Amino acid sequence: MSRPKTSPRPADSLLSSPLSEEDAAEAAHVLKALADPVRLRLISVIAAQGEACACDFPELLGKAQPTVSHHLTQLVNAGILQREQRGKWAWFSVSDDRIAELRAMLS
Amino acid sequence: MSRPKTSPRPADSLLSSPLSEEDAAEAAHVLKALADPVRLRLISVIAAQGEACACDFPELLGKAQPTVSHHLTQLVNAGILQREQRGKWAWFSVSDDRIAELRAMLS
DNA sequence: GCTTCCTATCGACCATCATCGATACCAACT
DNA sequence: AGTTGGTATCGATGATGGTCGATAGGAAGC
Repeated sequence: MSRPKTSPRPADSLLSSPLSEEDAAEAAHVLKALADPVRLRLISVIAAQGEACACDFPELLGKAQPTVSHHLTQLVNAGILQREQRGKWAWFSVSDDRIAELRAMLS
Repeated sequence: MSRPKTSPRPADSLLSSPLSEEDAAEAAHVLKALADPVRLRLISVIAAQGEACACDFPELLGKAQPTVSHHLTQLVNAGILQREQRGKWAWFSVSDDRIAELRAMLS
């Protein structure tokens, strides 16, 4: 019930040709997931460490656990983070593919 | 009264080291401007043509003129679009520098 | 079994935001 | 000056979203 909800391709190019409404909505969905200070900090921490446990984030970010969980879910749904369960801990890593797609969108 | 409100550097890297709250807030501000389907379509049209007149957008996007003006203002404030007045028409172009900064943030 | 600990979901509150009609502003033209 | 036409601002409304306390789910250990 919590798989990525966007298709694998957010829109190959923003700058070369006019976007359809559908492609624009899809790209906006991924970018919206990125466009939040808490989520950006989550991504930067996870990327810097390679992977990270959700248990550390509430203290690290100064946010309540349900808030952190909410942000992580949005990032996973946008395909930006990958989630892996280890025992009772949830570990997250950054999807290099999704990041590359976003970079390609700006080329 | 409507100059870019963000500093010239949205944050050089998302993925190499943890972002400070300030850098995250700043980057989120620019990304928020990008994370809307109407604004993405505006950017794609302007980029494809090199520059474009605001007068064409309401019909092109099916949005009312105040709505279009609102979106254009946000994009200019985020430094993504540049505005040039020609007689009574407003022409817009994409800031290649800002786009390059965003791409660099994802590297 | 029960307890402990981590995470997700629920529900509510408050803030932000997209949208658009009405209106003001401003430049060009007569 | 008056008019026309493009754009920005104002004000209101409805929708979306961030936040967190309370609660539920689930895995490990006793």
